[in-house]
Amino acid sequence: MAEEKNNISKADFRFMNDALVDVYDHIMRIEEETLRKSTFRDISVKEIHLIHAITLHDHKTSTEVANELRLTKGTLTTNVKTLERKGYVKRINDEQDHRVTRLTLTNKGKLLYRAHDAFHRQIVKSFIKGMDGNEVKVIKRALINLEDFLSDITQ
Amino acid sequence: MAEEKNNISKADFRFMNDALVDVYDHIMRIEEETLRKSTFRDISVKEIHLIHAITLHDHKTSTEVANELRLTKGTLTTNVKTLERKGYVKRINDEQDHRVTRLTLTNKGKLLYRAHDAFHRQIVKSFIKGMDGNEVKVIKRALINLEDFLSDITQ
DNA sequence: ATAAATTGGTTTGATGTTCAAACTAAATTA
DNA sequence: TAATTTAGTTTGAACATCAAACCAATTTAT
Repeated sequence: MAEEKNNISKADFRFMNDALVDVYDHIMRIEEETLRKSTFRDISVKEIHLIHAITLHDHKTSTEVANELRLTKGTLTTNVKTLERKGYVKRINDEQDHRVTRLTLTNKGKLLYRAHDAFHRQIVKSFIKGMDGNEVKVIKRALINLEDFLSDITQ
Repeated sequence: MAEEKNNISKADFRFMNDALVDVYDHIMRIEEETLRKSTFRDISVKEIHLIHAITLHDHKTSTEVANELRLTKGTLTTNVKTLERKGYVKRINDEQDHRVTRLTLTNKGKLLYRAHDAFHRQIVKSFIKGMDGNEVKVIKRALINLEDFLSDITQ
């Protein structure tokens, strides 16, 4: 059981910690630069995350998307307004309940979403590059560990 | 070589992608909440990252820290000013070159840094929980893969 | 049925973060 | 010693976000 003792060396801790932190910064930076150079140069990383949330929850209400992104309703309103002006998002008035507006992507928005998703696919692919099925399982287990740990903290 | 073919399933991609994205959001949120409830409730996550950068580069110059964090010198000046006012950071005038100011943490700042570092240590520990040496190596390899991939993109 | 309370979304005013550009002072180069 | 460069600060503008006030539609209570 010695090797299960989970005593991580100082060097391993430093390496993993720095890697986790740096990797995220790096991804954000590349996303920003890639967008700047693409057809979608009027879009920021923050905006693309809103577009991502709207796609995942297609035709969901403003409040639902706001909760998803942990933004206030007011902030969401303004963000959606600019994305609508830029032509990526459409508001749809709900037929049943005339208070609610549902959110969806325009074709331009869907195009952007797919481009962004492709980039994420590359990231994940590089992450597990050259690994066999068992090794991929190890990675998945690590991510599950981390998610559990974080969920435990927030109860 | 079949298992080296690196054909990730749609489900695996989704899982890993969402995990990588969610985990980061989650960590930021917990950091924010933890700070809010701690003795350091006057500090934001952004500020703690500046404190982190200052510690890693103890007694480095303002310009060096600004480059590290990819902020303009002007932004760094204002951020350092508020952290100085709050008592976490000290400016030191360089004896050799009277133009440069070097940055360092006060005792209060060091205390905060250590608390934050402890949280990161927990995160890394949870990440590799229950894994043996070989499995840890797999994780490290994945992180190196990812760092290499990202470096390649930026040349 | 109608008044009161709730809900979904928008508007408004304030705060915080960031940037680019102008600026000051010190050091270096010509 | 004059011109240029460098380190850092100040200034003014842009943007993201929030909380609170607000409006309109729906639901609940009387």
